[in-house]
Amino acid sequence: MNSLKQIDRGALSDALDHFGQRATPQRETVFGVLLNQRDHPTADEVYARTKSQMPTISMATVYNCLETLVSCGLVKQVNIEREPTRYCPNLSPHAHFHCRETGRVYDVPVPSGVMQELAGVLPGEYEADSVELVFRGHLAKGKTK
Amino acid sequence: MNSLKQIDRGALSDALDHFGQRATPQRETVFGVLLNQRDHPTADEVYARTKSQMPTISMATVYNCLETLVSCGLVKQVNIEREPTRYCPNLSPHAHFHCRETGRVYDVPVPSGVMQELAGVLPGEYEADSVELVFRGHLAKGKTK
DNA sequence: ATTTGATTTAGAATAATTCTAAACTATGTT
DNA sequence: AACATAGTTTAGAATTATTCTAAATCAAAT
Repeated sequence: MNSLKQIDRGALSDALDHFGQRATPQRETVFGVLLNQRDHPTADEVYARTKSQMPTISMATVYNCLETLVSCGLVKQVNIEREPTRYCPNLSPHAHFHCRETGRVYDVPVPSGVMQELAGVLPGEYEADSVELVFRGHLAKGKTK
Repeated sequence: MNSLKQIDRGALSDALDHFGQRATPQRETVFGVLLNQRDHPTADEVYARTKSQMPTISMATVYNCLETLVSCGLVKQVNIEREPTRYCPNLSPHAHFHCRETGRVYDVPVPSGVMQELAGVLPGEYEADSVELVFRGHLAKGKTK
């Protein structure tokens, strides 16, 4: 039971190729870690999880791999306030919800109509290529999910 | 021509009072700096500008003052990616536009209807008390404004 | 096999921010 | 007015996420 399914490994390899980058074991493992547990881990957390599969990997390599994956468009960085950067392999358009109580970050799907309406609030001279939407608050009841 | 107008100083004093904080010369000057040039300065920039009016102020005090103003709700922090935190005294609901070319940040007014619609995309169990909306891109033409 | 260039690695360096503890200031009480 | 108390400012040290550096390792192409 390898964590990185064939289809993902192929997609990874293709995407890396397309940017002239090699598909190394470290990159595959880091990418697998992100796909396996989609809780927006920090680099530290990715390091710990990757290390359990590949004990010799270094923190610098984790940063390098994450940076490579981001530059190839396979992973997005999520920055919330001054907290350490988190990493998210969800490429569909979505917002984030940050729970003040637990610190956890959740993906929130956003209908494309809403995204378009958002683009509409920008005055003509502003040409945006990305929109970032973050909610902050708490989860009702004991719904820690 | 003092940079902090009477009405602002009153508002500052009242807001600080309300949170059990004193209106000190340092806090007034820092707040005045923010009101005077609304270009989302970093703490470093606030420090430089404040120093020109009050040469003895320290960086630590600038951070302290900014933190106090934020905690009283007079100023908002604006975090864009991993860049240094910027400070914004615009309290009306607005988004930010970050120009990749110049690094500048602009306020973009957002109609309250749009804000409400945004709240609507959240599933029931999420209770948000703040929404953050950041566009990234560039300004058309030579419109540096 | 050998060269070349990319990747990984450990550890040092960086930079924004926070912390610490001492000095200073303001306020309220007698 | 003098004093005690609490809040504020200050310089510099500490922290921490991240980037940089340079050497070692690896992979691909000749």
